[in-house]
Amino acid sequence: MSITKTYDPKIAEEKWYAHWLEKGYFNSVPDDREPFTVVIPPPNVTGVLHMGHMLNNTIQDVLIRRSRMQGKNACWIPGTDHASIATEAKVVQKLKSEGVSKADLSREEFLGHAFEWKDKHGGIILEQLKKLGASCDWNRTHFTMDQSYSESVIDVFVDLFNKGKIYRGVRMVNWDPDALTAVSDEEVLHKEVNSKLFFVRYKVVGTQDEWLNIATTRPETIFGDTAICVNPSDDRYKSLHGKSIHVPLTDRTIPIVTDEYVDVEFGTGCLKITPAHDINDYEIGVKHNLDNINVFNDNGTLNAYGLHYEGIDRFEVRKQIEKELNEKGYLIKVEDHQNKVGYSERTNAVIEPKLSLQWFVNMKELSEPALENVMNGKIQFHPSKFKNTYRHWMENIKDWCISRQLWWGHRIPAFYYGKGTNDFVVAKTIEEAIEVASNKLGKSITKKDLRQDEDVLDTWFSSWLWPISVFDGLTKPNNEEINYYYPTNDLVTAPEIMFFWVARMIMAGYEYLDELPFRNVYFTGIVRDKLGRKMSKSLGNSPDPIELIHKFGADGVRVGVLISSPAGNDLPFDTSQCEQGRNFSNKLWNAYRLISSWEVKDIEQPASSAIAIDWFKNKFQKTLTELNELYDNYKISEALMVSYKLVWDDFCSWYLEIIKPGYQHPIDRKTLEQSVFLFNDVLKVLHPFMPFVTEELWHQLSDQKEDLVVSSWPDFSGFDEGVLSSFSSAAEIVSNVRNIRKQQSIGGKVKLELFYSGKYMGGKEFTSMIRKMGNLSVFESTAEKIGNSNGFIVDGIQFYIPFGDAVDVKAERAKLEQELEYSKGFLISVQKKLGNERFVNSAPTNVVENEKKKQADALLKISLIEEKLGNLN
RNA sequence: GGGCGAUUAACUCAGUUGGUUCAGAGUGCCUCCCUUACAAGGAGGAAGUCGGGGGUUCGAGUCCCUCAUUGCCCA
Repeated sequence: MSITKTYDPKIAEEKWYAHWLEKGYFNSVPDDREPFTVVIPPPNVTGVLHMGHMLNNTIQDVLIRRSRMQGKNACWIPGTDHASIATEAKVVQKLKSEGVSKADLSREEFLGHAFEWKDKHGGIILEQLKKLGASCDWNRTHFTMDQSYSESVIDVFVDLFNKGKIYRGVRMVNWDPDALTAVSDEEVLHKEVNSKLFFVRYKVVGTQDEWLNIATTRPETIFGDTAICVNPSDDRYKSLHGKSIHVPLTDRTIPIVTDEYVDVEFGTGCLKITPAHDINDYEIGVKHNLDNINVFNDNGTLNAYGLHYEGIDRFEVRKQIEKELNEKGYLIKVEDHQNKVGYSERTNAVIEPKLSLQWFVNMKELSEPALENVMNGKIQFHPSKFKNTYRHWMENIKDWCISRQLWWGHRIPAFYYGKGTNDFVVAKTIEEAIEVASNKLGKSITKKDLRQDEDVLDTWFSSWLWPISVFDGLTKPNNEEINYYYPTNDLVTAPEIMFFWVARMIMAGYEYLDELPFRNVYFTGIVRDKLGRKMSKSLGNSPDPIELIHKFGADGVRVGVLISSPAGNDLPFDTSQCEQGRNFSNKLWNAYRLISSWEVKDIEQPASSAIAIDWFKNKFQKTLTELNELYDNYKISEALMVSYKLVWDDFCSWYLEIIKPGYQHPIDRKTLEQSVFLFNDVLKVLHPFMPFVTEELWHQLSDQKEDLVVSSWPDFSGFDEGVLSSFSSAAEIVSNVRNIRKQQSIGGKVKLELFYSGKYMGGKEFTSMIRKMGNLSVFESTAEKIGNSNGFIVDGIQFYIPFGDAVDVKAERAKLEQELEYSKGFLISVQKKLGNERFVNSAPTNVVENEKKKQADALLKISLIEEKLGNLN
């Protein structure tokens, strides 16, 4: 045999991917077919493929390929995200390694380096996706900083500003004192740490010796205290309402205010309020109109407000101030305390909350249609449990801080002409800004009078437009493409970006196109290692997907990541799953190898082959309905498993074994032709999961004018449940025979005789199949009592394999007695149920009928076993 | 602290409205077999009081309460 014994993915993968591209199968243009659109969650432009991408993109490809085969105009838009923070960090790091500091560069110089970096590393990930088999329309590759995309981002900013939905305000940001920049919430890691809770006493103004005890984890911020807050209902402090208090170590006095926010149980029930250094304090400060005193320099040392601690680092101050407070009689006690502290993901510095002027989007109105249309099911979440989380977030939505103190990204189109907080205009270009500002000021100004905002926009402020802007839906409203492809169909993404991205795309969709951006959202899980840890680069526990593809083939890896990954559940990944996938590819390959090895002759078709074909046709149709249903419900892993069993168990273990001619015997033409036909259908349903091996076999198996990738998904034509159940009875008979062989240690080559009493309804086709699969010399009915034999019961018919003296009568008797006992126990339980009047009266009739049938079956079985026992010598 | 989930075989998971597709699948494990597609294989097998405890019901893996363990999101 010239065909290799195992499937070699390498050649097929390269060949077919190139072929598909050359034929342009993945390219889509609007036509009169129904569109099926998916936009890729754009990976970071400088990213490399990790296991999360593998899972995510395999699912998208499965959905896209199936839709394409269903005759839809499938369009999968690829692209990348500029990922401002991540990319800028990488560029800064790279420059640093070359001895260049970002601070020494101008904005233009830095951006030059950034684009250079992007051109070099950008899009590697897209090339890697091709290895996976992703059938994206590569002509439509987008980047969030492309010219027209950027325009739409700026347009949206200007538009929302003009609608009053974007405003500028003070807010607490996460300040990284090492990197000297604000970082986003996503870049702050909260860790549980052991710290200390300091109990400090503050003297009440106007009293000789009245003190208030306050618990704090940050005594160094005492210099920024601008109030003491107690719960208004706290009886301990009611007498102090409206009074003032001295701040220790300073000559300042501050008011005592009341707020429900204070937890009576925590610490002493008195909270010192430092509005400049804690987000909650800040909010209380706003409410009670308190001053903000910032006591820190940007590098985390204290400033002049820190008095004699000026210039000393915050943590050092904490140590020293503990000593001073103690010496001066302010410190009452110190307790150990566990709390959560935010650390910078990049520098590991403790994050300092800092007040600054930022840009915000008012989310209230935007969120309303977005919430409504998920809750009412117009946009479906899979699995639906995520609706709850979504609702909770949307109902408590906060304004969105969209400015970032970075250079890489879309620069905020705000232009300042003065120092006042309102001395600015928002405009798409500087030219427009000049005009708007001139009008506003009532005098003509020039370019050099304007200074553009230094900050860029949050990355999500561009990616929330992704499903719209990849079709230029904003820059060219109502163009043919946006009208055709939008709303898109399915979005496949991770639950952790449900708020950052999914929710905001929905908002943008309703705000700008008055329409949902996608109909279904499939949430994948997190890929974890065997120990349950999230796979990450820093842990080094993530296998390189490209190496996996080399080792197991793209199809094998695709199967490996899908096989145990229900929607919304984490995927505990192990390379052994890819091995299973590779073995599956190989199984398919060998099925083909077997069929192709047969010599064809115009001989009569065996009855067993005829029934096998009839059965498999029905079996396939039944499986097809299951598959379609599973797809409709986005149960992709289960669909794969169903396909896997169809191939392995039904097609290979049963079908091919039944039709397989004897060694060096030819096969009849009819059976071979039918087999090729059936195999092709199998390849079709398997193609979305395993595109390469199926395309290869599709062409190897028979001459095909059309490629599998663009062939049509099998039609549903119905199936006959009767044929399926007759077959499973026959298969059960065969299994029983095999089992007896096993128990008796009789090899498969030894022919056995099988008799049965009563009437076997299978007909000659099944008889022929059973004879072949059981390797029987005799399979017939007998009226004679068979004495020493091994037996079994299928469908109420007693089967015997006579062995005469060879039978271990004792063992057979024991086996039968055990069965008898079980059946009797079963009968009793059924009869008990039927004897219960309340059951018979309240249960639906079909349930009662069923119990009656169970009773009859059990009685029959018992009589058969008893008869058999009587016949044993 | 607030919210949302999860707990079914050694592992990973199915289990629609309570009752035959109810105790399932794949992997792993055990036994036998290198049989003429595939040992990356074949045939067979064992394995779970459905997290604990209560309750509703003729009937609970499924509904309710409670406890335990655990995950995620937000603060």
